[in-house]
Amino acid sequence: MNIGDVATRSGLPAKTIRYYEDIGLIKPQRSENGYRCFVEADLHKLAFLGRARALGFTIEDCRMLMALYEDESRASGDVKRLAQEHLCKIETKIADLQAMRDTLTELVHCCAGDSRPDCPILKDLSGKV
Amino acid sequence: MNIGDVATRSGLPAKTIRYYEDIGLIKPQRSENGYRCFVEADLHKLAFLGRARALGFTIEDCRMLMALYEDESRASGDVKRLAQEHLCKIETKIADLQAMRDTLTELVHCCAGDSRPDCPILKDLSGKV
DNA sequence: GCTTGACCTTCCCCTCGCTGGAAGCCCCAT
DNA sequence: ATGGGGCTTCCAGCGAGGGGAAGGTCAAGC
Repeated sequence: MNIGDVATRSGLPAKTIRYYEDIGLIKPQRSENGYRCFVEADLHKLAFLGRARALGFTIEDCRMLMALYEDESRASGDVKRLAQEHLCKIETKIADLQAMRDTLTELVHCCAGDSRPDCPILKDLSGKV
Repeated sequence: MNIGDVATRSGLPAKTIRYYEDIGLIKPQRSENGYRCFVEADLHKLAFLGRARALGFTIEDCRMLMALYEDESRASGDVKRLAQEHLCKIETKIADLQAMRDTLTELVHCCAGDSRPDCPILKDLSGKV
């Protein structure tokens, strides 16, 4: 398979696949013409990576997850810990965003939003509250 | 005021303040020795920027907000629209993160997390479900 | 055999919002 | 005069790719 086919089948852009090779996540063979030459196992890894990234795991997380995946003697506890740490970060992000949302929602509600210059949003940002 | 004082009083790192000058958000005067020379108005702007950034507005949003803030004849509707668009993006991010969280939470719950290799998290990532 | 167009390659720069560090002035206290 | 802190500029890098140029390759159509 050439990179275009793999891109189509994995749903990842060709650029991303090349990048993943660059950083050592995959190691496709090369044809005589220099083209990358992917086998099913590469496709499978890429799909794995795509799903892990979609769950918000960092590249370095993905690297560890892949290593664990390929290690037949892994302990599922290691995977679970990784996932739980990631979950914590996500929870923190959600909380941060919710705090922003709550403040913004209130400010937006307070603002008439008409053609007059008086604006509680700017007033708040300027510290005049 | 020198940059160190402004950094302390605004809560922003000196590096960030220099960066904001670089990209034209503030324009402090210079002393004869080449040091940046800040007045109260600069400090006020930096505090404004700090609060807007803390609410997640992008730098370009901040630039517009500052322009609106300094425009005495602004329409509060313009500010409100900006804030609402930003709010939408935040809501989207929250929803995305919540979806990740839900999936991850379920996977983590399904995983025994012991020393055995069998792991539903990896199984899911590998697409074997 | 030649051309065309699609595909592939590498390479470098760009994103966003800073942050770290190096090299070199400047200022104040001792 | 010396030391230490603060200030300056400039360059490089983070994460996770994206955009696009310059050039090689392949298969189809004429």
